[in-house]
Amino acid sequence: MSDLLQRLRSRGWRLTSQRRVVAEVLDGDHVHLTADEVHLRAAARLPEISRATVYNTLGELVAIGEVLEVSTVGRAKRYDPNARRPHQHLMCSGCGMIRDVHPVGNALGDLPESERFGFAVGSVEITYRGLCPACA
Amino acid sequence: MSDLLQRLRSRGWRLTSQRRVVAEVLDGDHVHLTADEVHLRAAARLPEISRATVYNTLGELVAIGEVLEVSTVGRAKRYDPNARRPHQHLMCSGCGMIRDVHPVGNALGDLPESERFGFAVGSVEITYRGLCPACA
DNA sequence: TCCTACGATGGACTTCGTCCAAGTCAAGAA
DNA sequence: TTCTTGACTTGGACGAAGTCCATCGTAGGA
Repeated sequence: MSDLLQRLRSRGWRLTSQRRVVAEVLDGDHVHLTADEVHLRAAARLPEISRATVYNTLGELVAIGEVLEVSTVGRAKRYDPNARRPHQHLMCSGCGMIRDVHPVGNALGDLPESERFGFAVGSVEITYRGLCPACA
Repeated sequence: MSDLLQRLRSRGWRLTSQRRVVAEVLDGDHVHLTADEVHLRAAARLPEISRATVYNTLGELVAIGEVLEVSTVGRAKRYDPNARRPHQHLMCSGCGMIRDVHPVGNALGDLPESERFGFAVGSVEITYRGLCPACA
């Protein structure tokens, strides 16, 4: 994660304690926290940190591609720090838990030219849904 | 769409003017309206219809599988009446326009057992992203 | 050490959606 | 046809998630 801090610094980011804490909170695999959870965990280490700062920092991290936003139907956005290695998601329809997964095959190639409607298709996002062992 | 009304009646639904209007608004292909847009269009035909009723009706239609909720990163949910024929989505990163698409291949089968983490995987949702001709 | 522009703060505000008590009405019964 | 009843609708309050903004604080260069 100090890699991340280095990359941020080289982009001209000021390394404030708030940004450092947000980056630390997002460290790890299979991490898919909501903004509120990020705020909660960040506040445990830095009690004065504000919600606005967490939203700002997450938004900036998403903008520069260090973090992905995961869209979840009807729930708060989740933030996925594993942006540097391509992967897809498996989501529990019961509790909302998310795991990173790596399907085989080439989903982009599975979309025929005739189905592209003139779009310049650049990426594909796949979400598998089902019940996790705990919810089943 | 009168098919839909018949199916709803056979499920014991009362066919109120409000429900009829919501069903009419959702008629067609490549329709992906937000709840607010549904309300706007419904109100054009039935000015007294309330937001709560639109939300209720959409929720019920989703619950019985006649309409799909489409997750869009960050924006309001969209409702897709084309629930009876399986399809995926192609979304413009510029303007947010959505088209229904039909990829070849078997995305569900592309997820190896070792990547399922004990989940009972039931469905897969694929969103292709790119720029539409107008935005490119 | 000092300066200053970039970043943080917190509270108001917006958007999207849900809930509820009270009123209305579709459709079956007589 | 009229009656009855409980399912449906309404509008407004409420809540969660997210944005905006004026002001204050401070990282890091001079």
